Amino acid sequence: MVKEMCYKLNKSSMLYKRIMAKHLESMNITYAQLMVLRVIDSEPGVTAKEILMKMDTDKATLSGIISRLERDNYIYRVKNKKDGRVRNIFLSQGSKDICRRVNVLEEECIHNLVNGISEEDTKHFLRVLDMFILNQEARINEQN
Amino acid sequence: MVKEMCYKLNKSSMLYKRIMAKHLESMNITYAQLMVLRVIDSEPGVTAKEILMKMDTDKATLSGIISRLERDNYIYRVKNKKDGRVRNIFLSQGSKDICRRVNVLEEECIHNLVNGISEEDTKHFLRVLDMFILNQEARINEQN
DNA sequence: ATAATTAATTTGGTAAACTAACTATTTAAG
DNA sequence: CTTAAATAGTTAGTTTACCAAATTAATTAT
Repeated sequence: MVKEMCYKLNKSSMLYKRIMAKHLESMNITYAQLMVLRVIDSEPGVTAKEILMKMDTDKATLSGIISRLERDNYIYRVKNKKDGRVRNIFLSQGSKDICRRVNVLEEECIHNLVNGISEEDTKHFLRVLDMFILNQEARINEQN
Repeated sequence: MVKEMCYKLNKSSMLYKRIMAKHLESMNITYAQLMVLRVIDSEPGVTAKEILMKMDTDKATLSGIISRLERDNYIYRVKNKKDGRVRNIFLSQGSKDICRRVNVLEEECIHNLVNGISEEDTKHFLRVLDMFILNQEARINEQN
């Protein structure tokens, strides 16, 4: 039964990415790019390192996402004067607006996804999921 | 709160793939490859089309996975005599054993992941997750 | 002042997810 | 029978995930 749970977690995650990808299509950004844009939006001037700590991914992946965002003019980077290794990242004109539009869009999309699921159920679900994630993280840490 | 749920579903899914990847490392196969091997193990001679229907992915992705499995001699394909477009897929010697070993491995791995989560909780969790997935699938179907 | 370390980030390589276009067969219709 | 439509599967191109190694800049030790 737990195996089934893992399988379905994967499935649901994949479906969510597909749904969001469809929505984001019109704005010409991907789900991963959106996640990064959101972090920059909430903290203008963040560094890649800081974004990395907030997102569960690896630095090579993030580096690629950031450079594509820069290539397509969604963000720009400024070399840090104090530490030449660091680059501070900012949203370009228009990107803030994209974030806001996507937020609205995601809210209403999500609204449909919890049809038939009570607030109580959601809370319980989140509690279990949190515990599961903690166990997963413990497992990963002991593996390294 | 629902947004948080989606975010955590993604996170958990990613962590699970990472954990399994670590385990599978020694057998030189990936998680996606394992999923396909399992289907072939349970139904020797299946076609790519049939595997596709059992797995939530697309044919291009599956085609790649299958050809890498064939390249590395985990499987072999036989052209179907009745229908020249179709190729029947079989496990090579040794692949059955890999499937069996991985099953044991996954069982014990999973065992650790449900620490502190009761059977009752798991059941409830699965009920909610099933409902969520149904809503997601409905959404995807109406999008197309 | 030069060498070794550490930190931030990029690059290269492989696998996978996805879209769109394409090949080869088979089936259906005129 | 022959052309059109459908089916099974592959190929090309883009993005992402991940690992390992390289690069660049700053810091510390000698």
